[in-house]
Amino acid sequence: MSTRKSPPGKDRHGNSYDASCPTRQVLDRIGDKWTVLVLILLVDGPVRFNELRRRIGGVSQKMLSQTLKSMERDGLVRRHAIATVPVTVEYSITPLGLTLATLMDQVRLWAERNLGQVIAAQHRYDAAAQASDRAA
Amino acid sequence: MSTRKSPPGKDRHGNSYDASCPTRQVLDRIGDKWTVLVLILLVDGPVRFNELRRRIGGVSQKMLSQTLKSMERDGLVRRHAIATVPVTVEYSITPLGLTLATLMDQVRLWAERNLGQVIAAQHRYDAAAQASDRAA
DNA sequence: CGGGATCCGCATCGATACTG
DNA sequence: CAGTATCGATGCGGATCCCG
Repeated sequence: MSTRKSPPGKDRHGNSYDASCPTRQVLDRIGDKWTVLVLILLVDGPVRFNELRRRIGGVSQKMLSQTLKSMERDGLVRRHAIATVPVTVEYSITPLGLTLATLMDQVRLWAERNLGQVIAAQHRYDAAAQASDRAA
Repeated sequence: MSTRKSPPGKDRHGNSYDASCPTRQVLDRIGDKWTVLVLILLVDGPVRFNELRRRIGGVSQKMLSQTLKSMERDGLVRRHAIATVPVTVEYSITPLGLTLATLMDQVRLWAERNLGQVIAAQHRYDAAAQASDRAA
């Protein structure tokens, strides 16, 4: 997006971001704790519910269920219920979800490359804060 | 995100996800309700606190303050306090923050292009849900 | 003007139990 | 196996007051 004066295409974020702005609506969804992780996992192919649970550590079945339901509602994933003896349910990514997953994968790459800088900045910040505390 | 202290020793149910996963750590930050919006606004140049508040509708001063503080801690923005008669404080984006802002701006573009599809999917989903309710 | 401190409602999330 | 239902704890985020 370059610097302040040369926006790419239709850059109109000089105005206020009211709640109705699309950015915020999408941000509220991917801001969710699990949505992005599910999205990235499903890129490689359909995954069953409990396998999803295993691959994403630390998610409760309730949260995963909720997450998948809203993702399905938003058209990001598709649900396939197979009537086997113990019910089998597979989740797969939709074309729309795939475009978003591609974006979020870049965020993942950014994270891997720059997390070190973030951590370093934190250490510097905390050290400076402690110094002020001693001064006071 | 906030100033999450992250109690890492607390792993009651055994298999918690790996906190060392960079994706998750960054996601927790941008998952924050305001961070991304502030980031994108600051791309155009330094902005003062209250102007930031006006440009971003619906943010309380507490949340904006908290957000800016963690962003500063993470090295995404820089704070400039100018000792004028009523204190003036400007926030500007850092090079690191700019790289992340570039990414998030693409998310913003995705939102503007695809929000319609998401809304449409929701309508379809809700309509189908109502149909099942009538069947039952 | 910028922002820290405090109180508190309300949404979120985890754990548990139950259904199909 | 794949959920739903309910309860309870946690803590985000808003409102208000106050200080530099």
